[in-house]
Amino acid sequence: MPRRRLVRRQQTKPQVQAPARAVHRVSTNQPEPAPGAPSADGLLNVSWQRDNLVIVERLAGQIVVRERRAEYACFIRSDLDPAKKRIIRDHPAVLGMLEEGVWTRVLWRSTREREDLCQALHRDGIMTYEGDVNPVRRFMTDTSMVHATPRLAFLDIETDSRVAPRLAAEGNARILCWAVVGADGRKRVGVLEANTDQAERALLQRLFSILEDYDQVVAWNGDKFDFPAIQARCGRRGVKVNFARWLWLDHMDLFVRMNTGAAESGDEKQFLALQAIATALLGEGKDNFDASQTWQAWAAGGVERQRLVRYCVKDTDLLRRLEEKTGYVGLLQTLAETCNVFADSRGINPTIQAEGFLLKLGAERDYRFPSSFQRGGGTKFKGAYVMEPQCHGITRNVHVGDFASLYPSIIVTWNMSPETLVVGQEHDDLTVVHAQGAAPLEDCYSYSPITGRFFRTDQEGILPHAVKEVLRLRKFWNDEKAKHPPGSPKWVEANRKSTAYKIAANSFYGVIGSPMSRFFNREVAESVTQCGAWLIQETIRAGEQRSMVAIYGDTDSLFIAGCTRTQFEVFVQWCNEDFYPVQLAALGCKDNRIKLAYEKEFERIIFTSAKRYIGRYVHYKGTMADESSKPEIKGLEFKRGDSIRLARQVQAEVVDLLLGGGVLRPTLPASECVEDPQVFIDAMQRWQDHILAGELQLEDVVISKRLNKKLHEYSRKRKKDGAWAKQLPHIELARKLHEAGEAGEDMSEGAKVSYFVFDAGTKGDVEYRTAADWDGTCDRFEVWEKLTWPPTERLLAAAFPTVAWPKLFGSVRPKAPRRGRVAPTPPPPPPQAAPVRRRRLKAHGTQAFTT
DNA sequence: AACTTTGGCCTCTGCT
DNA sequence: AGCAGAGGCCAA
Repeated sequence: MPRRRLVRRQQTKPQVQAPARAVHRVSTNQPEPAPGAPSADGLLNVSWQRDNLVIVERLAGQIVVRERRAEYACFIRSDLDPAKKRIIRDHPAVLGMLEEGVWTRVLWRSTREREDLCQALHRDGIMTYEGDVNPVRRFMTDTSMVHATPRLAFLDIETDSRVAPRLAAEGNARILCWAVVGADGRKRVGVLEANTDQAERALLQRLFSILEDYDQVVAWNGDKFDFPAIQARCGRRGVKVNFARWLWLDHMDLFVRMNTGAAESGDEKQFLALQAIATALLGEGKDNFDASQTWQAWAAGGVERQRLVRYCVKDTDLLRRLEEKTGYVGLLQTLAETCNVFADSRGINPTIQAEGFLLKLGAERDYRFPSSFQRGGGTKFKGAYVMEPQCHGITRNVHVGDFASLYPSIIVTWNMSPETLVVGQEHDDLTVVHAQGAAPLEDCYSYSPITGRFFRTDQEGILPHAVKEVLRLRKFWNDEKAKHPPGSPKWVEANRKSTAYKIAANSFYGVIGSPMSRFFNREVAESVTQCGAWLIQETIRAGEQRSMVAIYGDTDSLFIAGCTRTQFEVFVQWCNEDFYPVQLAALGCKDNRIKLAYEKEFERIIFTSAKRYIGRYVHYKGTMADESSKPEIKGLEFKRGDSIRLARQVQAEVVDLLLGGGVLRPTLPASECVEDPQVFIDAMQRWQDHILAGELQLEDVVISKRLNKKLHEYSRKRKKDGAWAKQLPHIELARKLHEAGEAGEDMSEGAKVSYFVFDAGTKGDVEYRTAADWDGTCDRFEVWEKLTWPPTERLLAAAFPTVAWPKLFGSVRPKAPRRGRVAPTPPPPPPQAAPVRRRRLKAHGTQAFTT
């Protein structure tokens, strides 16, 4: 710890309270409290209110809230010209300066002055560091207090349904009841006794007296509804509550962030309503309570009111069960401790996490980051390499290699970091030297081939250091995990830590590439991605010299056909032991972490395009697939939340037939895979008949798309005739709904719009309707021709390229100009309709089913 | 109250 | 019919 000296400006400057600072050690193998044990003492939350920090701790089991002055600090180099230092010290906005070794901490009177004057100093050529850091972050970076494990509660409220949700979130609706469920399943409820302000006041007071037993409050969509509503009602009822006492966490945000990539099919992604998620993950049926009738239920009293409360409790308990199933809140807690942030909604954000982690690590190493005031607006940079699939039809025995943690490995291998990046004249000189022959570079520079950038290798960069630290911890917890029985509490905890560190490691590249982050550096980010592209391309080239055929690759993966399992194993080993070490050493890399792994083999694989394929495993990391193995499905409509359910179902059936089951039915032996197009033709005819004449539910045909912007931010063009051009259907519908008045649903940013195609009878004038306007009818021709058949056709065409699929099923709409909409009751089918309509494959298809 | 990245496929819309 | 732009969602 460097010695500090408080330099005060004459006698007039008040002495500055020096915050407790200590060297932080990233916790590794400290003994963990047994799961379920009482939470240890420590820090629970810190927030910034006016010029104070509100610090919430648990001490000897008691919650203690204290305040201290917020510190608006920046750093300058201690060896700065003393005259300039004196000018800073004497500035009226400066409260004091602290000498801390090579750095001098400057304490400003306000953030405003700190920002203005740091920028003024930059203009004068005096660099300042961390001058934009939020005082909470400053405190968290400088303190060594350990985090307490927050006691977790799930919360749900019901408000007066006569007020639109959007307005209720602003506090315009009375709260009728609340439910709090602890992580242990303990349930508590509060019900409004009478429709009076006094009763509501009592209801709120009781809520917060219950919440005293907890530190972290989790609610579904809490940030947009429950939390602001409660806060606003407390304000109106004069209930004084310090909200900074708790960590407020939006379960939905957390779920979306963590579950992306984990979802198996589009069913889990179509709606974010708790009921839909619970149905998909917990197999929970729909509650029959109508949430738009909360007021009526409450007002009716008696049994009806009890039903309302039961509904509220049940929803809240769903959150607890969701957490039991996913462990996402627990994972966030681990991640938060790792990154030195708090497990609230803000702490979900990777930028926040990376900032917490890197600032702390920097402080430990006596490294300070340059102040960064204006962010955003960075120019785009080149990303990953994606190969066009080089195969058609069904391809067999494809081996997949992938680079383990590619971007973190690159960062370490090349020692890539903003401060190791060579810039200016040195860069230009090195470029010239390199053009003449790279030998002199090997001593203290690494070279990034495609971007032509150099990185110093004589001192470890802060970014590689952070990555190494995280990967070391990940390995520690992976090893720890292996010591315990799978699924046991210790195994779960170790697994969670390992996952948290993996997430942290992968987020470093993201924050380097984000213009919104203080660590943004375009050249570094691009060098990371381009070294990845270089590695994969060099590997393909080397493989092809060994008679392997690269059929596909994306970012960090390589799909190889035309060789045996053993040949591929040998190739991977050669890459790791000979090829990469030699190549990377030639580029000046000192610490080679690049490793290709033989991940899996597909018994068969079918590509429809880049990023879209289905495959049946032979093995995964050496473990043979069995009847419980599901096929791999990437990118298809089956995986998308914005496809219609029918499209997902038809695709699922086709996948099952092609790959021998695994989606809708159990996996069968590979010999059960269907390779006769006629089977698919029959199946398609069945689906087509069903869609054109069978019974269709809203759930079969509804499309759900998110509004990613505020309604007025969507571009709206004029047609040549001056009239407004149509926007995309979901935007158009959302705007109409919004303009219709506040009775409508919430159409704010992030909302999902559910709609279906009602009538596409007249060309160019398709009528879409919102799900609420479903009357049992839709345009069945459109449902088949536009929404169901094309996704399936792409898959069939990929598997059987020689069959004329579009001709067989592409067009069903009658030529005559009539209304396309079909009545909900199907016309009686002609007797023996199926054989008559059955299509037969013509002779040209017979020899074409195999590749 | 704050924004991880790029690459890629696909749909809808209006225009030539 | 093909193009271009906006937009959404997914792969990595």
